[in-house]
Amino acid sequence: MPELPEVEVTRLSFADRIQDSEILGAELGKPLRWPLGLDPQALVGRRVLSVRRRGKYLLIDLDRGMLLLHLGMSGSLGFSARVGPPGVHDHFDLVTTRGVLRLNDPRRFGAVVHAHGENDPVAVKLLGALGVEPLGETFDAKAFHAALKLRRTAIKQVLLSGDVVVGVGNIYASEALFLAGIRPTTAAWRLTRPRADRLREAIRDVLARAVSRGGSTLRDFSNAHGESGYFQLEAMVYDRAGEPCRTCATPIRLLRQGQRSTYYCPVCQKP
DNA sequence: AAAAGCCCCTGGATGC
DNA sequence: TGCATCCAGGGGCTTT
Repeated sequence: MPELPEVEVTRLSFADRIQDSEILGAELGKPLRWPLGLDPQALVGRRVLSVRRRGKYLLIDLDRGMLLLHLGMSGSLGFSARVGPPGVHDHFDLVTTRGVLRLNDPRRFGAVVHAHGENDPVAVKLLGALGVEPLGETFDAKAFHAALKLRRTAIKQVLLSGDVVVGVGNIYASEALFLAGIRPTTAAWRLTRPRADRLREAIRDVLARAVSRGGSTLRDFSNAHGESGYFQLEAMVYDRAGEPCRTCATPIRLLRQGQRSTYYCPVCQKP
């Protein structure tokens, strides 16, 4: 599911509610991507200070240490005052004085990891090489263009890699490239400064708009209250192969890049 | 160092 | 109805 907008929508939907709670316990279900790295009992008594986001990771700051959560491809979080017994795909419960945070993740590509802090080797390994936050002040146009100059591969691949800019996944990479009028196969280093600037604006625009629509719900995404997102209804190209471009009516094309589907308009997007 | 492939896992859609 | 195949919002790890 989740790219930056879905992770951010999830964060916004429970951060206030879990803040200042005290952890009463944690329950682990089937193994996720990595072990928790801690006896769940050791979380008892910890206080939740805040919930932040870095790329597609959620960071739950505790009064001692932190939890790093990733939703993988199919993860979603729910937060409610009381919960029933875990379902087959519920693999993590964080029980607090203010409610239970529950991770549902059928494919189990997601993760919940404990770190002592941001300098903990575990945290450094997961967060250390990440690119800039696209919605932050540090997403600088000149630096973005300079970073693209160093990459010989297709711009779509660079966006997905997350080491130049974070949070752009398969849906929003296609969407941003459409908005910027750039063919996904264009080599990153060939982009002129004006085109890079336009791409930067498109990334910020599409991600911010997707957050405001509650993210994209293609099959199973929902926020921590169980509410779906609606951005998919206004997608210009993603999942629209063969359908008419909303700008010029040319059929949208589908191609494979690095075993992922890419959608684009051959007329509106220039090489 | 960058780039390309390979996996991890389950479920839904499609085709025979 | 049954079974095989392909595809899916990610990304770390290994190999070139």
